[in-house]
Amino acid sequence: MQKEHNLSKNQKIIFDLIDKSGGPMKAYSILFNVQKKGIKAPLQVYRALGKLVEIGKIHKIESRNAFIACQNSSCQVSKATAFSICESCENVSEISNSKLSKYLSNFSDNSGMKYSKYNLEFFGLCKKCKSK
Amino acid sequence: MQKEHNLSKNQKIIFDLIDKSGGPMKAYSILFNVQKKGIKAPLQVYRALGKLVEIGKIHKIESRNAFIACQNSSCQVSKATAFSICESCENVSEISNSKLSKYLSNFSDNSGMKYSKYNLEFFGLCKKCKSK
DNA sequence: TAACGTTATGTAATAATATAACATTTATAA
DNA sequence: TTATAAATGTTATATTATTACATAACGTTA
Repeated sequence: MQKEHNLSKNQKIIFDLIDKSGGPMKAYSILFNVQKKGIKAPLQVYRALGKLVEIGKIHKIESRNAFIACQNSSCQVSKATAFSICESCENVSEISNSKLSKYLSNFSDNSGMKYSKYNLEFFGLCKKCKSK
Repeated sequence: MQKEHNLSKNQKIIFDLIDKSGGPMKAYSILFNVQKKGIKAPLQVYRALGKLVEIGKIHKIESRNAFIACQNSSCQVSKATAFSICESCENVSEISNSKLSKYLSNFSDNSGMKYSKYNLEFFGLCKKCKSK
């Protein structure tokens, strides 16, 4: 269960935008979209993004430098994320598969390393793009 | 088994540098290091990096914007990569665990998506940093 | 409520990462 | 040898992200 966080003004504006978009958004596209709301500088966007990522309301899609609203209410606050990315239309969705997350959360090898977090990105073609 | 590729001059210079470094290197750090060899512009570096990634000689660590030599001779040419990253010392190593790669390569869900590639990054503390 | 510490905001400048566009050269193979 | 693809060189520019510093709002607790 996610802890309730009281988002600040900028955090709320930016979260709502990303959430409503339904897909990944890039920082400067966000900036462009919130300028009418008084958010004028990149840093204002990046600060809000940083906080939203920290509390698990959004995730960063590392391979795309983009941010997407968390679609998984039971997600362990960004400690365990998996995404599927269509390399043709760039559609992204969060994978919530308990077997997968259990498998990866429990993964360990003989490196002596203690894993506390992972991010997995799958690439391929989505249903639509496959049939083109 | 990896196909043999004849690296071009720039590709060889840049691969050798990354390989010898033993860890991840960032593009502009690479640029700085190869300037004495006549590679003067970012694009020359990025082009070589692009090709080296394409043929699987190096991998990009997406969360770090860095590039590391492939440490896994049997790796499926960058189609299936997994790394462990120490969040304290930033040491990165490639995970080659056949159970893991088999599990992920065969992963599928009911999204209708055909996955042809994945990248997994684990984060945590390495042995050394844990004991500090 | 006053004082304090923490979190968030505003603003300007700049750093770090990556690509576009175009001209030329080298390697490969038909 | 010719033509085709791959690689190179160069300049400029686009995109992504942070540093530094000043101020304001919020939450706690004395």
